[in-house]
Amino acid sequence: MPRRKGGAVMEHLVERLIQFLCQGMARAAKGIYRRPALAGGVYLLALLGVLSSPFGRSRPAAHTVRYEAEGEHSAVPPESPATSVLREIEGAGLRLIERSFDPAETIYTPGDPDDRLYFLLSGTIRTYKMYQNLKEATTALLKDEGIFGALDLVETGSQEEFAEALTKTRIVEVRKAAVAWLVKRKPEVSFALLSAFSDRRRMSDDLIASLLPREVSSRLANLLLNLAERFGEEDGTGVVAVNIRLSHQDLANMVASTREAVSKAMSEFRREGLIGGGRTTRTIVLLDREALSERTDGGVSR
Amino acid sequence: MPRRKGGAVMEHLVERLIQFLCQGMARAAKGIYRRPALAGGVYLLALLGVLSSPFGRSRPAAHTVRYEAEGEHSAVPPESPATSVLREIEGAGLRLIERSFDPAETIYTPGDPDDRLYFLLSGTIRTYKMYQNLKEATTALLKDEGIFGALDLVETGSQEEFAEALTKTRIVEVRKAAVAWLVKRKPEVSFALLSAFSDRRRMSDDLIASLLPREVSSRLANLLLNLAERFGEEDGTGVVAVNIRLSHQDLANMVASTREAVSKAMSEFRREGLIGGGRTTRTIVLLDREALSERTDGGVSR
DNA sequence: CGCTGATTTGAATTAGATCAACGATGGTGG
DNA sequence: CCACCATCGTTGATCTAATTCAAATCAGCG
Repeated sequence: MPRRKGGAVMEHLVERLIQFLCQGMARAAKGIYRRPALAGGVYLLALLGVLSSPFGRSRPAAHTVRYEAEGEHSAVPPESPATSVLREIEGAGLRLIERSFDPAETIYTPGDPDDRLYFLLSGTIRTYKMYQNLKEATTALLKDEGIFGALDLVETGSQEEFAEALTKTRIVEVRKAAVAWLVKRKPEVSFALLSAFSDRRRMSDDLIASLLPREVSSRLANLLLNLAERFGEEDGTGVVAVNIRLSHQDLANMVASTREAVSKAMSEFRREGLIGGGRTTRTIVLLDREALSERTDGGVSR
Repeated sequence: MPRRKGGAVMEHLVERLIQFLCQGMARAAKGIYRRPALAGGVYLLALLGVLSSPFGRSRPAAHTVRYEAEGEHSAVPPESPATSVLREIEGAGLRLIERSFDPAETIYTPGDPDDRLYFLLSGTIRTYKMYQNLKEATTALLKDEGIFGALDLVETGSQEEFAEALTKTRIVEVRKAAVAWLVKRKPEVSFALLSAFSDRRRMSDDLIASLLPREVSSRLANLLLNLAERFGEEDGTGVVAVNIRLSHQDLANMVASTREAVSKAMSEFRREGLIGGGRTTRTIVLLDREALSERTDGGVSR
């Protein structure tokens, strides 16, 4: 009821901004932000990012299945629903916009129009929300493929989260109206689309599940297992390496906690031999997934 | 590498804000932002202002809109996407199974086949998951209408949550295969279906947002506002009554906390005059939604 | 009217967020 | 190529708030 689009929102935002700016300046003047100078900023940002993580327990999900046990390279990588949708769209000759982003570039922010769907072609992106004023919570992490944006064919208003590129990224934007038109002409497309949406919903569910446990270590264990499942590469001996560069801050954002808490939990895991990779290593290495999943505290029964 | 978000995001945001800010303020912000030391603080503040507003709070969502401003009862209640889907399905003469449940009866549990979609006709149901020590977390609450079950047209395995009737309930089950067949024949159906799925995904997103704040009172305030919006009945003076019987335990399940904590927070709210309804009353009455939404800590509610 | 379950309240315990402080790292600009 | 500076990883002390544990009151129901 209060939050209308356009003018009203902006007005409200500006109001808040000014309010905060004043507070901020006052505090800065007092030297509160002085010492850690940027630390304060960083902290806030970090907090902001806390939200989402791709968590969730492993679930094969047919189409998302990793093609692990394959004799040869000959095997065709299974196509994700999002990819099928995109292929159909391209096949139909719809007008689509391809764009590239550099690391840390913002793809869209709350308030941007939600009149299109975004498809990830390559690179890694994350979507996140802000909460409690300045903490951020990552709501999704996608790599090389997948669909994002307001997942709906009707425009309900505007984006409600941020989308940011984590690496060099290529994406394709397609207008929802065009997709709707295509769906009308080719019903098959809707299957892929429904599946793509379902995939994302499943991820949301996993995220929810991962946010439930009270202990940070549980949530973190959950997250690590999920990451391993979605982005990991097994070496055959049960050891999985996650080849995404994630700082503790990033992990904290995904687990809705703080950098320090993550550090603590991580070193604990390392002490227990559950994970490897020295502090210097960028990639996270899971040594003992079995034990790790016990640390999830049962996580979510399914 | 990826982690330069701070700067980029902030910059972008600040830029956006500045567009709307009055000249003077804009200049001031820019000036400050130049100074490294303060930049962090200002950035953060800016973000806070920007972010906290766009989300959360009420979201119109076209089809979900409450028909408040209507001259007469004559107005036709807007049809929810789920209802449209069901109507289409009935119209097509698909075989569907209607079932009734008594309060507390279980509709399905994890492990049950997920080969069908469930439509709620009347009554109230909730879906929930279990986590840690057999605690349960309510993931959805539906009343009189809506779709539930594994929201996908392909069977991915089995149900992963519980669904239980809270009141006398009537539901309809439809096989996914049948729906898929229908979609192929009538593309229009897929629109309603996509919308129905989107609606549920939106709810999941809201749930995620509501789980982020650390404080129980924030989450609870969030929840209450959400319930008021979805199930409440306004009396014209700003007072909203939620006509669903929910024990503190139920509320606790929805905010991922404990009965006691909920009790504490509720009596606190009552003391502050934010909510009414003596302890005896079954229905929750929100007296001051304004104040309540301040207690959400900017959390993202809806 | 006496159960049983739900609601409150309070005390003790615990875990995470905060606040601080460094050393290490990495990227950038001079 | 080197130096600087912001960020990252880590650890410890302190503070706050929630979970736990325990107990008393209240409400609904047969």
